[in-house]
Amino acid sequence: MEPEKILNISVDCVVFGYDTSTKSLNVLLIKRYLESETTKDILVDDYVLTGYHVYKTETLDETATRVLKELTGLTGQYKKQFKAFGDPDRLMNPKDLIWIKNAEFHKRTTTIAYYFLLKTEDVDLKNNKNKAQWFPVNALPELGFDHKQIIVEAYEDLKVKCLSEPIIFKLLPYKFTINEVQDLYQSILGIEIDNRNFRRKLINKKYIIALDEKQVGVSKKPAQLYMFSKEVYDTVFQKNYLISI
Amino acid sequence: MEPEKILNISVDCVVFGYDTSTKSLNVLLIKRYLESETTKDILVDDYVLTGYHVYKTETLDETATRVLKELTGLTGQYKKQFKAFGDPDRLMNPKDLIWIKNAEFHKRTTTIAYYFLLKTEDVDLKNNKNKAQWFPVNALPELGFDHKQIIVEAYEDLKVKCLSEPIIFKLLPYKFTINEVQDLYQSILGIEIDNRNFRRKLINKKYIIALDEKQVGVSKKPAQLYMFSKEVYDTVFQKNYLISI
DNA sequence: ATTTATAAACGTCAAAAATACGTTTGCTAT
DNA sequence: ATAGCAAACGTATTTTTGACGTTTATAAAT
Repeated sequence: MEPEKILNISVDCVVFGYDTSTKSLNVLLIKRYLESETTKDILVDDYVLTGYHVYKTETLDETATRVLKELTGLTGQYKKQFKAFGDPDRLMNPKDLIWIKNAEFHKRTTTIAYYFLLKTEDVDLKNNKNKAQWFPVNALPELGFDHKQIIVEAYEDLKVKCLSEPIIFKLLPYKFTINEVQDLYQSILGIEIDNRNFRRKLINKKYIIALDEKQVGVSKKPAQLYMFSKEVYDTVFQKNYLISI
Repeated sequence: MEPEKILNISVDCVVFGYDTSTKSLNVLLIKRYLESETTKDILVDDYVLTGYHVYKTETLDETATRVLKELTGLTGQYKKQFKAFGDPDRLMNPKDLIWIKNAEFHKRTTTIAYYFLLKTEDVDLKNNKNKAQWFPVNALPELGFDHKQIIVEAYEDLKVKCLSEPIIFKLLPYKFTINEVQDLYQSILGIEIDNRNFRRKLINKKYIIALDEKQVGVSKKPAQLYMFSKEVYDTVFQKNYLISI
């Protein structure tokens, strides 16, 4: 049986997924579709974030973790609560009111918004009952509720965050190449970076450790592999040190 | 008559006040005191943040603005929503339970926390029915609920924020000296800064405008006065440019 | 076996910024 | 006058950045 819910508080999750093969940053969205039973008109046809009510016995963080797990099966991903959205009219658009009649919603719901950072390849969307789908963060479809705004603010926060903390390494394998890091920064920040300067700066960081190992199975000069040392990072840097790429 | 409240959602405000004369950053707190009617034992004797329930018809920002105005009379101050706190047991400490019996609280209340930035001299605490009082941010008294944690997180956020946006100038008069800016940074960040280097860096910013005016009424060499130009700042810098002092 | 294509990796130079100090200046009070 | 003092300026060195050119190692093609 489902635990008791707090009816007017929800958590919404902006799930950012980095696609290594296309080197693009994506957002995981859920299809919302409804047509009139009588006229067969399309009443609602758009996408929304994943989210759910907070249970009475869980923390907000736990709600976010649960919501992510239910959609993707994943746990232990990087997660950040970045803002609460609580305008009294935030669910009052015509389409949303139609939708609310068909779902279990409190009309004035305040949502605590989180974002997650993970790899698209870690999510299996095949057996997915929510019709969830990845969209490039710069090519989002029509969105319901105030979810467009939530995504925009999450993305802003993410850009700032990845310049001030090494969260980017959570999107890379344990052993990575310099160019993989650069691709990631470029995808998230939406900028071009000079490879030679980026390389020099990154290699000079004490927490970037060169391994005795190179890429295998590539048809070009195999790249040197590196690892990120959280230990070194934590000891070398006091809080609030800005990375700046 | 008071508007209808959302019983389980509140806004709490960390009011940071900069005291120009002592050059210290302070937090405005409200006295909480309760003694047993029978035994006269002191049941609760500590401080809490100012805060209140969200009304059904207002936005979260409006709640914060209202709460600040009721305590200080001030409007238009710098305000930032920085985090929501919603652990199910966040109001469940023994003292807090005693207090809740005596006040109008929902036991599982999620609070949206804001911080404000203003000058202590702008607040008149004389005719204050809340027994509000300033405390240096580094010498806080015993705090109720989870308000200690809320203040700590607000302060962390503030430190990062004032390095990435020129919010510090909201704490200075229209015309200020370089050393006043330095004092402010030192108070907020809790660090010492070399005056000669700081001076040079600040003067070189295009948005710091030297005025044709000097201090008057000082018994030393009067300092050059400057102003901050938001216009120049906005046009010169695209979003997310990090200031770094 | 040699060449070719290509990404990886290294190198250089000038400009800008940061760091760590020393010195001079202009004001008021004595 | 001059003493005291913060304001303001100066300087030398090191670090970091930005914008480039060049070389190297590998697999695949010839």
